[in-house]
Amino acid sequence: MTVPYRFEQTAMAAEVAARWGHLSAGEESGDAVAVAGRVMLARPQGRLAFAELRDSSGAVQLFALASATKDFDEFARLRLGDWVGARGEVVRTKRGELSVKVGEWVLLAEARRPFGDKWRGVTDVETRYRQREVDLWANPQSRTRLLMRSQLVRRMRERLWDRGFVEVETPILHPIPGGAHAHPFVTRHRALDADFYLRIAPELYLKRLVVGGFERVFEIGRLFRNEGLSPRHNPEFTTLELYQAYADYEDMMALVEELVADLALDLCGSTSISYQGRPLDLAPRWRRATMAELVEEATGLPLSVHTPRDELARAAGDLGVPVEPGWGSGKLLLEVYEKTAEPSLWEPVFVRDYPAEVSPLARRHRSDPELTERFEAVVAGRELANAFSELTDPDDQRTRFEEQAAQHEAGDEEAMVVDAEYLRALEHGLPPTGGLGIGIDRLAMLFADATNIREVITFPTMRPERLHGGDPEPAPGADPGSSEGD
RNA sequence: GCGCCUCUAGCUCAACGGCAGAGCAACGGACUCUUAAUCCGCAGGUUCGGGGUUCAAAUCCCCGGAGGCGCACCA
Repeated sequence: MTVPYRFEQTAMAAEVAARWGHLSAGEESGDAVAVAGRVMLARPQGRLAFAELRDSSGAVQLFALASATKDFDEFARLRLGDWVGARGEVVRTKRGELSVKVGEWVLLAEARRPFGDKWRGVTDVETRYRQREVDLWANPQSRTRLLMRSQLVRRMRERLWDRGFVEVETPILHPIPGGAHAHPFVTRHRALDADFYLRIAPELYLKRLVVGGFERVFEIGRLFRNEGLSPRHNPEFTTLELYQAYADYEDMMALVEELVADLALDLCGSTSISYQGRPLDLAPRWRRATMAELVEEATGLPLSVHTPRDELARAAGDLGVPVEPGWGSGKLLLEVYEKTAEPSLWEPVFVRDYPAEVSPLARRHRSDPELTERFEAVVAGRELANAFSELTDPDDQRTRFEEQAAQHEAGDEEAMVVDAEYLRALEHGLPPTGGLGIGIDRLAMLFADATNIREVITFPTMRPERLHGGDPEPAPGADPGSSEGD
């Protein structure tokens, strides 16, 4: 069966419903349309046949009569999943279903593989993730989530453009992995005979653009971290990073709460949303609290980066937080915070003033050099954003890099190394700058009420499928003698 | 990496030591207004793979595979 190279569609299913919805049962409009889509239900009935045709806008019924429909017998044999284009008059059937009364029609694609249970669909999670094309048809929620994510990114872009930010693209192949504390993927460039790392953060390149005179830049793109998979972690994930010259982390807090609240309005219709059955109010102004304050709230202990290291280590041990010998007070405080305070946070909080020890790219706090002007936005107990007043001083940056490099030498493979290229850029002058990163996947999970990151990633990372000889298993019912290819 | 759970027809699931089943899909047929159409008929299986226990294994045990959840990792 040959299929045409194109089909002239004149109306979407939703348009048919909107324009001819007024027809009463048994009424014929006299208007002809051409619709196209996938057969989701088929009800052949002797000299009559009905089919539900679904396109990206919705569904419309096809109504065929042996006396009026070309190739009626073939039409009555259409299978679930077949793609069809049909031309005919818009009518409402006697039983009240708005329909296209099919005159001519054409098969646009045959579904050789069965489409799953027509009522219960496909629920096997592996099939849903590995064969998303099947999931998207079988489960409307999957389609909705993907659309929601698309809208999220679109509205985010629009709101940033409105604020004067310029969207840029920076390299994904990095000669030195930097900008985050993470294991990179390594790859090899043959002609250059050099290793490259898939980026773990775009941060350093973006700040170089600020040095270059782009006072407000952002990038929405994929990051790659060579880590374990979990319901909240995918090896490749999407972030927004933005930099704003002349701004500090207080400005970034205002930006985050306004942006997230606006997006909630756009996507959920309200800043009061519900996540996993619990109400969550995203309206500004969000609570601001220092890490030390939250630790004291959670533990009752007045701990800070100035607590003597031994005392902090003992307190951590008492709280059941594992301690490693190389950790200073800053790392210890962070660990205690993450284990005791963070999980119990629900309403949005800006957790501010992170220890300098664990924030090598953030500027020291204006009132305490052991701290930085850094915050994380925690919503529903999860990190949603990370931001700081950027470290602009090349000398301090070199010092921080060297501290990181020492940790790297000491065995922390995720610690940074000295990035001379970046230091050279800073020496050309980076003005005071506020920087911000937001995990798009996490944000999408929040708005989609999803607990698994794979629900908001179209094709999540999976262990490679082993399909023999590179071919999938044969389609059930396919004639083994006539399969294409070899 | 560790722990728990899961894997049965194309899909969704039952059978839980005693003949592998149902609904839907498919296939053949009936039906001129269906709505998960209905009715009749037919077919569909390496019960994830391998090994073991047993008169008898989808079921119990061991090894392996795939997946889920949790933990660890993830500033």
